[in-house]
Amino acid sequence: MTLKDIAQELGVSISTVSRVINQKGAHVANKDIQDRIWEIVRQTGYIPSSAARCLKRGAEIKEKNRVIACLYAREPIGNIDSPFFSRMSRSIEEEALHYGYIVKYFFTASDLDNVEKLGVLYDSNVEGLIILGRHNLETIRKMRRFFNKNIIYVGLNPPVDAKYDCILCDGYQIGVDATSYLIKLGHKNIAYIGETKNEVRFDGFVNSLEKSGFAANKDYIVSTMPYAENGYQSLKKLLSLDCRPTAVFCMNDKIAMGAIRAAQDMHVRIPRELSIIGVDDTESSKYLIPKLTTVHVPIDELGAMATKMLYDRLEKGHQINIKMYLPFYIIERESCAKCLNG
Amino acid sequence: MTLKDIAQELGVSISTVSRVINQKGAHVANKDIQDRIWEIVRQTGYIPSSAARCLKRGAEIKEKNRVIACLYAREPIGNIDSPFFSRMSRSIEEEALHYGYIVKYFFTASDLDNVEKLGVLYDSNVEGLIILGRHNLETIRKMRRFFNKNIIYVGLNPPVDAKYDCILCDGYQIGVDATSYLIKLGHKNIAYIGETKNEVRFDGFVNSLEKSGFAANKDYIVSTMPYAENGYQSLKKLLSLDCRPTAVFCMNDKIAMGAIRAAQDMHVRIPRELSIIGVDDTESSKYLIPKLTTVHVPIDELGAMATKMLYDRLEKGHQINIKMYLPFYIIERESCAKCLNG
DNA sequence: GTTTTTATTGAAAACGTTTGCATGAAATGA
DNA sequence: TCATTTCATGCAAACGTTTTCAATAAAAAC
Repeated sequence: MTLKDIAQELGVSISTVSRVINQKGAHVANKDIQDRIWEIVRQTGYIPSSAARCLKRGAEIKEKNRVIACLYAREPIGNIDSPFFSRMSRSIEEEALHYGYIVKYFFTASDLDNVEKLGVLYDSNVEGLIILGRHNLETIRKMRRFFNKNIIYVGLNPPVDAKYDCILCDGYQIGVDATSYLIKLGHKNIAYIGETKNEVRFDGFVNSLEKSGFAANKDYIVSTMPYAENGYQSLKKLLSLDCRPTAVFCMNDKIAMGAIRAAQDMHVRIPRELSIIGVDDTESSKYLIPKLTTVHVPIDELGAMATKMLYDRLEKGHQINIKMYLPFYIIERESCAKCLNG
Repeated sequence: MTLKDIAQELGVSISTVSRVINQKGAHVANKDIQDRIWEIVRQTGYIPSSAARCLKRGAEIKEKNRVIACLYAREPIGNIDSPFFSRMSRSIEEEALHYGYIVKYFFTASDLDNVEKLGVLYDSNVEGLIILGRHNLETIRKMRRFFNKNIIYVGLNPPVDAKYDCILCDGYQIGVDATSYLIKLGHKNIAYIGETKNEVRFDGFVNSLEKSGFAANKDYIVSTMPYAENGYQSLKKLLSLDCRPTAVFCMNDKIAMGAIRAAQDMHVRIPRELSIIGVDDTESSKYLIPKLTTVHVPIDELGAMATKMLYDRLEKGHQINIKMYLPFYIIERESCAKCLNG
């Protein structure tokens, strides 16, 4: 079904139909014809070809097509497997719908090396982009080059050196706060499980420790991937040390979940003998035994705010290099306690 | 940058450039010109406008554009929050990439009422569709009507009455097997937590029970949403009954996770006093305390097979109404045991 | 009754491709 | 040498829109 079909059916010109459908002003066609056109549109479920529209409108996109895209970095944190991913998508999509936008999704390696994908992304008819996770900057540059017409984008949990508008939780501060929380409980031998390279949570951990006069003990730092199994294995390793840590900062809840199970298997009681703190406040975390003390990061709000920010940019204009921090807080549940052998 | 630009730059015709770029056979242009064309393409990063391409190719899509889409039903099981979702996406995408396909994602209410979305989907340049979850059939029909050029699609975990090619795990049989597993352990008072309406796992549960001569006790059936919190509340309710069940079939692992925590809070020991079985074999399930006995459903394989099936259809032709069942199996871990007070 | 304004409509060009057809040149075969 | 085949290339139409321009008819103003 095309404009032409409708036009023929009614014996009017294509232009008339087009004008009616796009409703430019009131004086677009005689009321009777308008009605008949809409009737056909409704009956046949006619949808204008966006291919044709895009083509025609070309560079000067006057009329918005109201499509934005989400570009997820696949590795390793913005991982599609992560609970982050699903909740984020949901909140983004809901917020977008609220503004009348459609969301398209793309998943990419963080280096966006896949040219084919870039191509698809390029002419996918999107006006704006939410770039999720730690793409490296060269990626972003490459992407901009593709969009010679200025593409509007907003980062969400971007890499530290991001130069574009973004919205994030201060990962460094999360590291600091979680660690000093453990320190305040009297712990001195604090371990870390998680990624370390380019991971600001880890930086926060180290600095917080140093500021309190504790050297970060190398044996207590386990550099590993952010999954449950890694948490499990890592804690087992830590617990087999001669001098066990009394507390562990797990970089995310999945690791923490694995760690809790490892402690159980090695008959180490939590929190009596070992305190564990995670990050994310995953749905699961409050059903674990013991319930996990963790840092709540406002995933839903992050998604919603990023979408809102993108929306504002789309209406107003271009990047202005703002970094917006959303607050986080520690949720005390059952997995942390005062250090006994202090 | 367009074909025209390239053509002008080299003083050849647009057709020549187009032909070179699309490489129809060897005898397409003089070698020298070919080289110069490719040189410019590389230098300028030219990408053909898919808008124009789509428009031109229109109905007779001869050349494939190698794009498929995933249509997720949002409610309630194919929920975007579910671990299903993320793992499924990953396996689908990996398999698709393997065939050189790009995946686009769409999330929809299960009734696909959102016309705008249908519109986007319609001309999103896709060749094939993986329809995930329990869309109702009217939805599918509506969709087909939109795609007057026959759209190829494959269902994944479709509703029971699906009339199209699909791939699935036999939910009914899962219900039967899980239940008879519990029966074999000597349990008679078996409860069910989860969805009941149109839920074949539940049907399997009921029938298995009846076949063994136990009536399904109404008090033991808690109809609820498939989330951890619901599992938590539901089990609490069950445990406050005068005559407690000795085993619970949780419709998925999330519910089971909540249930485990509820048992813990009410000082009911698992599996000594209560056996719990879940379904899904989520990443979490083997880190719970106790480790969850659950039905492993091959999520990754489901995704991969659906993609492969779609791929085959795309190459070969149309729907032939096959239902392909993938095997599942029970993973015995720690949350189920013989019934003691039997 | 003429002129001006306004409302309604259609023709046609343009967006960037792809492709059938035509053409001319070069190469092959006799 | 001429007839044929093969190769290289361009022209032009088509895909479904949007939009400018011009044309007509009707209404309003004089």
